[in-house]
Amino acid sequence: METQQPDRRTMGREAFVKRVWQWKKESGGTIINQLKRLGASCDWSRERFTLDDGLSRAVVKVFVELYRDGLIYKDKRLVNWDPKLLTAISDLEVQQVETKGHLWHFKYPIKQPGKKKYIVVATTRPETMLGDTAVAVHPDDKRWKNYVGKTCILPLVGREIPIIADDYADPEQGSGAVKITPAHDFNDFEVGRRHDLELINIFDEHAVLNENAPEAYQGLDRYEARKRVVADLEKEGLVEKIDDHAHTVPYGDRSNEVIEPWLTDQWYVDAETLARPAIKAVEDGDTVFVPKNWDKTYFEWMRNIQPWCISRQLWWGHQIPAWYGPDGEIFVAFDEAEANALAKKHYGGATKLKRDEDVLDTWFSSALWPFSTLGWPDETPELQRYYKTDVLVTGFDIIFFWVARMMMMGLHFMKEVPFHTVYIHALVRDEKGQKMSKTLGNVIDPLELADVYGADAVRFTLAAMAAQGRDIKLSTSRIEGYRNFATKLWNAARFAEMNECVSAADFDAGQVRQTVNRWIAGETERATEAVTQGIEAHRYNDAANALYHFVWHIFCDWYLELIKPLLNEGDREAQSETRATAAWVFDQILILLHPFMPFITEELWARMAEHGLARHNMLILSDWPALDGLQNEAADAEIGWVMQLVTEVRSVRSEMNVPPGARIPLIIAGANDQTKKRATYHEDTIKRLARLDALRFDNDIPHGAVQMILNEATIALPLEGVIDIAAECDRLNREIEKVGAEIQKLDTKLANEKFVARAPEHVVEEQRERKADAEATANKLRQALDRLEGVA
RNA sequence: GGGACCGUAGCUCAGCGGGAGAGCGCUCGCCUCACACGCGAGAGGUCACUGGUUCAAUCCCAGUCGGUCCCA
Repeated sequence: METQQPDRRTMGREAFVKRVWQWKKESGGTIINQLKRLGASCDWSRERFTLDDGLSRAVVKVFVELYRDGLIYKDKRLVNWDPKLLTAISDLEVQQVETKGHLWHFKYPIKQPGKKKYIVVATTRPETMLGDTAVAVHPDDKRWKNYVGKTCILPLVGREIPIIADDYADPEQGSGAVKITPAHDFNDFEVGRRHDLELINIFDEHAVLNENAPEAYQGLDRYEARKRVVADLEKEGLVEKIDDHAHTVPYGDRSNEVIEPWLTDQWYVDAETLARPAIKAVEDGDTVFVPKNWDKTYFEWMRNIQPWCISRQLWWGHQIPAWYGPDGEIFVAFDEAEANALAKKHYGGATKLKRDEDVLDTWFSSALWPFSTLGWPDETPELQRYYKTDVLVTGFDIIFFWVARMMMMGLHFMKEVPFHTVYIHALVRDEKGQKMSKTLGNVIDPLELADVYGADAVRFTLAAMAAQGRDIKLSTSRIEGYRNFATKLWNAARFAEMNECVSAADFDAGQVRQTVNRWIAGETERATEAVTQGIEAHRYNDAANALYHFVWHIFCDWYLELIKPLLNEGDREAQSETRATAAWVFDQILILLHPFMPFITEELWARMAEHGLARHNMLILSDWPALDGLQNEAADAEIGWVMQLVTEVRSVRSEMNVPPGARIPLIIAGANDQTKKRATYHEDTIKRLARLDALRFDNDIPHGAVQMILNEATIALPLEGVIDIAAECDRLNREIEKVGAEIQKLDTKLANEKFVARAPEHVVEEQRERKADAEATANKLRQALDRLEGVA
C-alpha cells in the first residue's frame, strides 16, 4: 500500500486507516479459508484480530502499566531506520545480506605528526566519514601508542577529532585504526558513549545529507555522497587504497531498502527485565520446546536480548497512549481524559496536549494474544478456563518474534506461562529443498495440491513427513501415494459394506471366539497404542506410519483376505461375529485416522452406518479409543503361522515359476499336533491365499517336490515334472548357504568368552536359541536336498 | 566469528548400543469375485571417512570431509 497512489501522506491519516480496514476485510480471510479447506476444526466464533476493541483495551493497559513500572521508556538511541517507509523497525525485521562491496582506506592527517603523518582508517561506507567524531586504536597497539590523545583533521570537513584508545579497534585489521561515527553505526555509538563523543547526525529521514554535513554535500543522497566523498578524497591524495570486500548490508524485510542506523527518539521496552522470568520458566520446564533443541535458540536470544524498540512511524496500528505538554512533558494514560487530568495536576491548570503520532509494533499486541483474546483485562470465565493454554504450534522463525514475547508478557501480566508446550514444526520446502518464497516463485499452494489429491492426502503427507528436527521436502509423488491410501480405505469400506459388516449393538472385542478375530483385535490395540503414543509425543510421522501400516498391510492385506472364506461359507455364528469384528475394527480405524484424514473418515463414518446401528454422533465428537487386554499371544502365533506358510508358498511358487493360476496340492511332513490343528482349522484360508487345491499331511515326501522348512515341519509342493529339479537344488543350496552364514556368525559370537561373560543373560540366551533354530533349519534343508538329489 | 542440524537402498526419509527399515522408483508375474490409485514375488545398502569407548557400534565420544540453517 506504501507504493500505491495516492500514498498515505497524500490521503491523510483517517482515510488511510479506513482503507486498510477495508483491505483487511477483503484479504484477511485468505489464511482462514486455507485452514478451513484443509480441515482445521477451530472454534471459528472466537476468531480475533489485534485491532479489535477488546484487544486494543488490553494493549493500552499493558503499555500504561509497563510505563508506570519503568519497563517502557522513551530514549534517544540509534534505531534501524527504514528511509523508504520512514519508520523505525526492530532488529528482527532487518535482514543481513552478504554483499560484495569495497573497503576504502583513507588517510586522515595527524595534527601533531610524529613518525607518522597520517592515520589510515578503513570503511565500507565512505559517506559516513562526514560524521566522524573520533579515530580509535587498540590500547595495546604499539604502533599507535604515542598518538593516543592527539588529534587528526577530518578531511573534507576540517573538524579536529581525537585519537582514542578503545578495545573495539582490532589491531589485526588494516592499520589497526578505525573511524568512529557514533550517530551512524551501532558499534561506534557504543564507543561514543564510552568516550563521551559528539554525535553528529548527517542524514535526514530520507537518508539525504542534511545541514550538519559540509555545504557541498547537503542534499545528496547517501550513494551520491559516497561517490563525491571518494572522488574528493582522491583529489586530495588521501585515498590509500580500495580493496574488494565482502560484508553484510542490512535490508528492511518489508521495504527491501538498505536500513540506516539513525538517531531518533523512540519508545523501548526493557526486554532484559521481562526476559528474566521468561528464561527461568523454560529452564524450569514450565514451558517445554518440542523438539527440545529449540530451547537453545530461545535461550541464546533471550540471554542477549536488546531493548525492544516498539514505536513505529506508521499510521496503521495501536496509537501510542502518550500525550505531550507544550514543554515536552510526557503523560502516559489510559485515555485522553486521564492524560488531561494528569496534565492539569502537573501544570496546575488545563493545558493543551498533543498525542504521540506513532503506533506500536504489531508484535507488541501479538505478544498479548494468549490472554487478550480471552477477555483480559477482565476476569472472564474464558480466561479462567483456558489460560494457560496448551500447545503452541509454530515455526522456528517465530521463536523470537512471537514465542519469546508471549512468554515475557504472559509471565508479567498473568504470572504464569502462556502455554506448557511449544511445538516447532518442520518448514515445508520445495522438492529441491529450497525454502519457498514469492520471489523465487517456488511456492506450493496447499489448496492447489488439495484440489488435485484431496485435502486428506495433503494433511496425511505433512503428518507422515513431520519427523522432529527435520524440514519437509514436499514431493507430489509422496502425496499421490497417500491419495492412493485414501482410495484403499474407501475400497475396504466398500468391501465391508458388500459383506454386510455392520456394527453390532453389544459387540465386545474382548469376547470374540474366532482366532482371526482375536488376532485383529489385538493388532487394533497395538495400532491404537502406537498412534496414541505418536500423537502424545508429537511424533506425528510415527503415528501416521503406524496407521498406514496397520490399515494397509495388516487390515487390508491380511485380515480382510483371511476372513473371506469365513464370510462366504463360515457357519452362521462365525460369520456374524466376523462381520461385527470387521465393522468394529473399521470404526477404530476411522477414529484413529480422523485427525489425519478428517474428510474421508467423517464421510465413511456416516455411510457405514446407513445399514447398521445409527451413530450417536459425528466422528469428530467420538471418544478416542482406550483398548486394553485384547492382545493374545496364542492367536498371534497361530495367525502368524498361517501368514508365514502362505508367504513361503507364494514365494517359492513365484521363484519356481509355477503358473499363478495353477492350483496345486500341498503336503506337510513332520507336523506336530499344533501344526496339524492349525492347518486343518485354517485349511480353506490357506488354500485360497496360497492357491492350493489340496492340503494333506504325509511324512513321505514325493520325489521331485519343492520343499520348504516351517518350524518343525517340512512343507512340500509335489511338482515333479513341472519344475526344474536342478533349479530347485540350486535354490535349496542357496538357502543352506544363507543359514550356514548365519550359524557361522552366531558361532563366532558365542565362542567369544567375553561376550558370554559380560553380555546380559537374555542376550546370550537369544543368540543360543537363534543358533539352535538355524541349525535345525539347516538340517531339514539338507534332508530336503538329499531327497531331491536322490531323484536327479 | 558464535550456535544448531544433516550425510542410512536410485530418490525422499525413518531407526539409533545386540538379527539393516518404509514410501516412491526399479525388475518379474498377475484384469485372483473391495481396490490396476490394485494384487503377489523380488533386486538393491563396507549405515560419509578416520580413530576411540564397549564383550558388542549405523547408533555413544573425538576428529576429518561434505551440505544446510539461525545469530553477529
